[in-house]
Amino acid sequence: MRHDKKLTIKDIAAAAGVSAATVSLVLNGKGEISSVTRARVLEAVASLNYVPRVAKSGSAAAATLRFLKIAKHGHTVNRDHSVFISDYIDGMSSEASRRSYKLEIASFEGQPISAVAETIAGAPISGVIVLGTELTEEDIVLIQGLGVPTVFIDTFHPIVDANFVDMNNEDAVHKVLARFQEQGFERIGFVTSHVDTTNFRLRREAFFSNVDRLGITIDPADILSVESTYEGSYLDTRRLLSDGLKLARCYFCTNDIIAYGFIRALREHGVSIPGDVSIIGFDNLPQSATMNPSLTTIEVSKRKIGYLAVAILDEIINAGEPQPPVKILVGAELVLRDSHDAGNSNGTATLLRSGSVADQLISSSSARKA
Amino acid sequence: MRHDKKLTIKDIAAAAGVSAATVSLVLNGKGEISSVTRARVLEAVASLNYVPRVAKSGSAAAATLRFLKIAKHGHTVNRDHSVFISDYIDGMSSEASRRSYKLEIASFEGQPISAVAETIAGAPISGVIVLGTELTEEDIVLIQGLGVPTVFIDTFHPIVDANFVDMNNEDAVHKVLARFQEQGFERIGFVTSHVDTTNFRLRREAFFSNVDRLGITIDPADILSVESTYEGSYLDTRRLLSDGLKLARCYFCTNDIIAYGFIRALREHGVSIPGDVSIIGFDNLPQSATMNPSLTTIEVSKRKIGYLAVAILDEIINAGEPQPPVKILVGAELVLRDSHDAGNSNGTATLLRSGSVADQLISSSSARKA
DNA sequence: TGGGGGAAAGTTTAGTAAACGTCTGCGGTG
DNA sequence: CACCGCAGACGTTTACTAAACTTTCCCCCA
Repeated sequence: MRHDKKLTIKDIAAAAGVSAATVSLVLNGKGEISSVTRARVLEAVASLNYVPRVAKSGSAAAATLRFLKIAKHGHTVNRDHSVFISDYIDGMSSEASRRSYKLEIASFEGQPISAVAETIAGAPISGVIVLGTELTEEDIVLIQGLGVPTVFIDTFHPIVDANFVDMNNEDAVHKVLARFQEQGFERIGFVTSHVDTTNFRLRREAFFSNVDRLGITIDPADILSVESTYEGSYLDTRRLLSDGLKLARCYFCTNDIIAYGFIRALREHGVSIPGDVSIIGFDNLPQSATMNPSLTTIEVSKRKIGYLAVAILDEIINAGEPQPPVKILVGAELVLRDSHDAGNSNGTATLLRSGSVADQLISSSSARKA
Repeated sequence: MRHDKKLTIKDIAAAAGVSAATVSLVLNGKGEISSVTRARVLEAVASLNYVPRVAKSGSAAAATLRFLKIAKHGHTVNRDHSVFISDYIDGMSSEASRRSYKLEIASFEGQPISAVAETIAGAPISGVIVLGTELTEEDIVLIQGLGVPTVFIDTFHPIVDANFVDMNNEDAVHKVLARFQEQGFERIGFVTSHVDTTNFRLRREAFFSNVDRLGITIDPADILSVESTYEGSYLDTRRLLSDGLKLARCYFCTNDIIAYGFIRALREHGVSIPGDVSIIGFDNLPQSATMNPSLTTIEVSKRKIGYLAVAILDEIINAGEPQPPVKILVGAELVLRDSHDAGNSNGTATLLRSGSVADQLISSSSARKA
């Protein structure tokens, strides 16, 4: 069939054996069309080389959302954390397709934010979801200023006029410290990092605000700062130990990667985990379940974050008038494993330890329920 | 038509002149049915006294959400603020009906939370939205513990395992203080209240954290505490003035009601607003636009809060598995009016004042745009 | 009395008729 | 030749139904 023959949607409908309305619904991804019928229509379109009269702006049936995965320095947006990106994308993707959007992904590593911004302005997209882990407040203001509907995830600024979906660090750290406190640990430590990301800063602030809230006393010597990579955390901890660091009874580590390196150095130093030192991480990376000892850690639903980001972005896109900025905090859950026990700061009798294990199993059940 | 005559959906369909499938869609609130056809079907159902064979658990086509308006002490949940309740309800109602829910409202004044709780447990409702303005953290934990899908609005607790939708006090107060700072006011005051509501506390905390953030110095004598009613604020301010209070150049008032009383007392004391003292309130009550001088104030979209509460509640209700708690902060807007000018703390020449008025008109335009 | 099978009642899926909205082409006029 | 207006063609959307599917009830038999 020649291309100069003027084809209409009626010709496709006749060829596919359906109505014109059905062809329109298929081409626009609307209505409830069986996959058999849809395939038939698309085959007729392809074999007849049909070009619709109405020019489609993107030539795509569905509007497009773009996810910007930005690694400015790569300290936290890296392969160690790629499972996060995957979880975010899963949540975004399912909600995007539910709302008839296409989800594109664009990665940036080590590029200036201005370069990122250039790819957004004028692009045939309805909105963007930005991974803000390694972005500064200034970066966020710049991207927001482009006027494209935008939601930032994995970062949070209470007073920037932009939309955010992030984990609730305050709540998460509270669960950790409350847990240490319940277990009678009198000397609580914190392994942080000097890397400048908002979530690290929020987690540090959450540590101190929850220390106040729970009436915990912290020895400043128990606040350690290490490099945020596995190797850096390991080496920094080894150095601290060889400098004669006196260990606290338990440590909350800013994230799981840091916890892995920290644990490795402690164990090589002859420290028993969790017998001598209990450890709680943050992130629930897959390895945290399988390592030895398995790591007690904070789980945040990254899928939920991705899902909510798309939901909020859709509202912004479809709003008839300017919307007030919305900031969403998604709650966390403490996942109890072997790196953390119920021992207290003085040695325990075997019987008490045995009871503590039973308590731990019960607590594990209730923590998972929460 | 006798009730013992066995009626089926086919009889209703015949009476309404539609198919049985259409009757079913109407009764179950599904599909795309015109209001004319829906009315016809419902009329046939009513006039024929049709009772479906399948017993409906609630006997209602739509599931029900209940809004609990709780005034524990009435200091802020009162007639002065009934426009808020109305705005919340508008936002909830439109989203509830969009999602095929009925919205019920139940009011409680001066009753213990346990009495409120008793009305929820076992009630034929899918979920509740609770006005948490005057609730304590313990109240919230108690209600949340009932196991009914619940969202709290107009209050916020970062570490309570519950869902919240509230205004972003941090952002709002930042806008106020940034505005004072931009205008060169060197002596900034704050009118707060000793009434124990979470938003008042959050607003106080936000005041101090933004003072720090913006590098503002505050004289403790410029922090005033008054009663939270119009009359109480007026009388308390009069007392402070007769005690020889030295006024700051500008004051942020915790809410509009307090601002009204504060302004009245100042003016009776011969103080010119905004010439001698600029005032910014919080809430944008209707009267703030019409009073003399009209009040510069913070506007929060209560409709948006109501809307988001229903959206989140629907997700909780329909989730196949437990969801992490979600906390949402809705942004605010500074509405510039006559109670606040651009004057600085030293007297200004008429020419500069005239320029300041022009600046104010421009700023008003840009603030409204934000 | 209990269980199984079949029919009736009700629900859901997916397609279309018809109304609605947009675009293009043609004819008329200046 | 260019521009404007109108009518018809083309494509989209709304809302209803046919038919397939699911649930419930009733009757019959052991």
